Parts: sequence; C-alpha cells; structure tokens
Amino acid sequence: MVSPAKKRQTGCPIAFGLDTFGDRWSLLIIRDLMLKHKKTYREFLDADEAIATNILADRLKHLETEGIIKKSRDPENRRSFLYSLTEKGCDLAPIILEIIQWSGKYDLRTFARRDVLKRIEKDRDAVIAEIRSGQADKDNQTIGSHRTKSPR
Amino acid sequence: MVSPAKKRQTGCPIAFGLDTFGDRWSLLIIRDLMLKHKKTYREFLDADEAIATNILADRLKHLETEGIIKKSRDPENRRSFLYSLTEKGCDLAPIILEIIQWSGKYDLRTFARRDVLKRIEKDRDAVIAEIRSGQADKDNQTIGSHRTKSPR
DNA sequence: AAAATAACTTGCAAAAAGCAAGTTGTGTCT
DNA sequence: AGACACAACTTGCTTTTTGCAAGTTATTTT
Repeated sequence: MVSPAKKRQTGCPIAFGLDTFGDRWSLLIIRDLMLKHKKTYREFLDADEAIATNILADRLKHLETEGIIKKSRDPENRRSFLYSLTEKGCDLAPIILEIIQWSGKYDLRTFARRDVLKRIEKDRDAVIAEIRSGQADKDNQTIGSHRTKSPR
Repeated sequence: MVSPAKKRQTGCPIAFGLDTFGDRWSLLIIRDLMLKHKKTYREFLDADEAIATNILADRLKHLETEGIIKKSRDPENRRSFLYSLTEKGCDLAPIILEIIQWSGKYDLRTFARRDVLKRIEKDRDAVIAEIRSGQADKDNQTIGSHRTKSPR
C-alpha cells in the first residue's frame, strides 16, 4: 500500500493535522469537495493538478479511514460513487479559508479574486455554512429521491 | 537537490499554499519557530518528530527562498545561525492556529490542552501578536552590534 | 593544540510518487 | 442479446524523494 503519511504519534496537534490531511494531495481533494462541488472519482482525477489514479485511490481510502470523507453509491447510477465531506471534514473549512487568504495576499497569480477574498473576510460564517450545506446529509444520505442539484 | 514540492502552477490558492509550506516537514519547522521559540539548526533537528538532517537543510533553504523565514548570524556565537519568521511567515499563524483548534477537537491524545485552546479561541489576536513579537526585528536585524532599534 | 560543537554535505538503500496498461462491474446502443 | 463504453479502481514498473549514516568545514572551548 502506498501510505500518505505514517502517523508521527508525537502528540503535537500540528503533526496530527499533517498526518491526517497534510500530504501533497489530500488537501486538494478536500478543496474539490469543499469548493468545486466535485463528488466522483473521475472529477477528482480531472483536476488541474493531475493526480495519478493510484494515488487518488489511496488518498480517498485514507481520508475515508480518517473520517474526513464518506463514500456512498450514486442512487442514480449504480456504477458510480459519490464522495462527500463528513462533519469532521467540513470542520477543515476554516483552515482552507485561511490558506486561501494567505495565498490571496502573497500569490500574485492566484485565481482567488478580490471578491472571493472579500466575501471570506466579511462573511466567513456564511461561507462555512454554505460548505456544510453543500455536503450530503449528515446521517444516511441521498436515499432514493432525486439528487438535489447543488443550489447554484 | 532534494526538492520539497515542485510548483504546480495551477493558479489555485490552496495548491500555492501547499507548494510553499505544505510538505511533510515545513509546517513543523514553522511550528517550532512560531510556538516553541526554536531558532537554530540543532534545535530543529532535536524536535520530537526526528527530521533527517539533509531534509532539514533542504526545507530551511526552501522556506528561505520562499521568503517565509530568514537566516542571520548569531551575534553571540559565530558558528551558529539564527532562523526567524518573516512577516510573510508570521502571517501563517492563523493557519497554524486553525490546525491546532481542529486537532484539539478531533485528536484525543493531542497535547494541546484546554487552556491553550481556550486562549486561542478567546484571545486569538493577542496570540498572533505574541508570535509576531517573538520574531527578530522586521528590518535589518542583529548585525554585529547590539540589537539597535530599527528605524521605522 | 586537541577536542567539541554547529551547520551542513554526500552517498546509498528504502519508500513513495508517477505513469501506463489491465481488471471489474454497470449501463447503453443496435 | 452482444458489442461497446464508462466509472472506479488495481497492478507492474520506473523515477523521484526520503531517511539514515558518515564525512566536511568553520568556529569555540578546554
């Protein structure tokens, strides 16, 4: 198995965070779930950063094991699966937003536009609430009924 | 050269952040600078997580190139150097604090104690201010003589 | 002057990442 | 029904990065 980050077991909260979501790819998957409304394996594969398929499979497994994401069958297409953030995963939103703000300040080429940054700054809680509501139901999600298209 | 993270150049702020400080070790060095008052090569080497010396050298170089940390001679001992956070590095504090809070919520074994978490929650700005004041002077510091007040 | 210390560098083996091709379980089309 | 397509992986192999041990250079310290 290709493991992402063996546990450092040092008791430090930063090390703990790095071990669970801090490798070269995990946060990008989380970003896709959180901000780009991606849900399927194929959508993650097609990200601009071009993750390799075996690495993607490994990271999804790892994140699921860590309880950051969950996997469920697509009720409308039995050959595909839908990934979504758990509560624990949604709680990473503040970290993601802080990274966006830092990069917004220091990366001149970043695509994070002024308006997005301003929104995060002024309406942080609403942004986070939207992220949460964008994920499937906390408990037993998307059973039967139509996939509610993500509200645009 | 052992490179930490080749630039993904995708324009995404998350990818940018990961490329500059998001590898398996960089954030731990930043943590040591920010929260543990470590300043020298040896102090970083002695961290609980046991970073290899070649990797440490590489990461310090990378972080310096990225403008996150700066290196200066120790005025009191000419064989050692002092590393400190730049303004850009100090601006990572909110990210670090969010990671600590997340781990504080989800890692039962974490050493981040209640009081620390509470302090971050209630007094966030003061904590960040302390981190800033803990670093060497912003401008041209520790050159030969005693620490002179930087004209600002 | 010899030993110790700080900050690295070098060389090599082991682990992880990256790439291409193959597999399995569904749907879809004719 | 049979052939093809597609989603989600898995496998095998090469390249890159990491981790470890030992060595180097420039100061102190004894």
